[in-house]
Amino acid sequence: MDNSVRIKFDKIDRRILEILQANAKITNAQLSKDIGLSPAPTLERVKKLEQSGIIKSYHAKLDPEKIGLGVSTFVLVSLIGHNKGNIDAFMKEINGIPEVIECHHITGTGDFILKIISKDITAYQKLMLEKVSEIKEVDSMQSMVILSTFKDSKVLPIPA
Amino acid sequence: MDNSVRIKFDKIDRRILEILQANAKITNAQLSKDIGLSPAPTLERVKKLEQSGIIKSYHAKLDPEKIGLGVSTFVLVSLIGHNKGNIDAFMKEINGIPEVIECHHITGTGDFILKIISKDITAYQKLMLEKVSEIKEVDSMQSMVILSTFKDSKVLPIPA
DNA sequence: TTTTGCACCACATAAAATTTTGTAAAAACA
DNA sequence: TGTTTTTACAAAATTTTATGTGGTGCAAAA
Repeated sequence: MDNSVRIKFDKIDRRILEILQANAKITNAQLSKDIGLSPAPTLERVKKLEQSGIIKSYHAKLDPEKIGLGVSTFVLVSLIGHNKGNIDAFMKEINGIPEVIECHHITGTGDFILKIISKDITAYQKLMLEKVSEIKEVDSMQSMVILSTFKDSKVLPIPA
Repeated sequence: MDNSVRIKFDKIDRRILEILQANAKITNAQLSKDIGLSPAPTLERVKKLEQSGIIKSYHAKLDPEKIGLGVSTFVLVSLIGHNKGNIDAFMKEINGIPEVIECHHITGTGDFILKIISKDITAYQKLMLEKVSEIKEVDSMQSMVILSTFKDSKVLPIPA
């Protein structure tokens, strides 16, 4: 798999990455102007960044409210046991729930933090009662409802 | 601003949104095949979805580890006061810190939850000490370090 | 110094996006 | 219900963009 390879990239590549994170729909011609190269080598660099796995994918970002998704939450989850089998089983269940858009294993009080998005509070409650809390590995849960989102950047700060 | 308008979209639009969330780089020709329309009306629909603000933007997703970002955290932040002035001041500071990629106002114990990404634990500590905890509106903070990420979906579940 | 290998540019070609035009179906209206 | 208006669509033409090719300069290694 070679998943932890350090790939080298220079200042120009870094600039390409910054631009494509902020705006994936830029044309190669415009991108090449912005970074000060001609289109051909610009495209080469982008392809290399894709092939090396530095660029994983491209996504459209939607407005949750405009598609009828009014409630987002973070949920801290504790499992009944912390062995690999339990965690795997839990993850398998979580993967099958599209409303759970993130799942991270964390240090601290809980074991996992989930990000969940749903239509409204009613739908959220139903989801939690009928799906999440039904997972047998789940011990306790603590919800934090998002009142408003002030920052949601898709641009990672690339270290020098 | 007209920010909370309900825009109507049908089943075809919903499929377009699902596809573009998962893969923004699909060609219009391929997209039109997938949804069973010809290229022209397909493109029209995409443009309308963009103009209405349902599609907000397009982003490249990078591999954090491959660009040298090894530590991600969630941080619960409590402010010293909960009035609008304090919150605005806090938000202004947060917006100036690129390592803070998300900031949500939440219910529950804390006031805010941040998602922070940095090079390593040392860089994280430095960031927290010198930037975040220096914000004068901040009272207390509680960090949760992400050990591993099992799910990080860029596809929102669009309600029927 | 010569060679090798990149990284680049300019240009040609292929592919894709976008516009235009015309038509049919659906919705609004009298 | 019949008429008008609007909307959605396809096909084809046009414009824009991506992509491939060949050639040049420069830097590092022989």
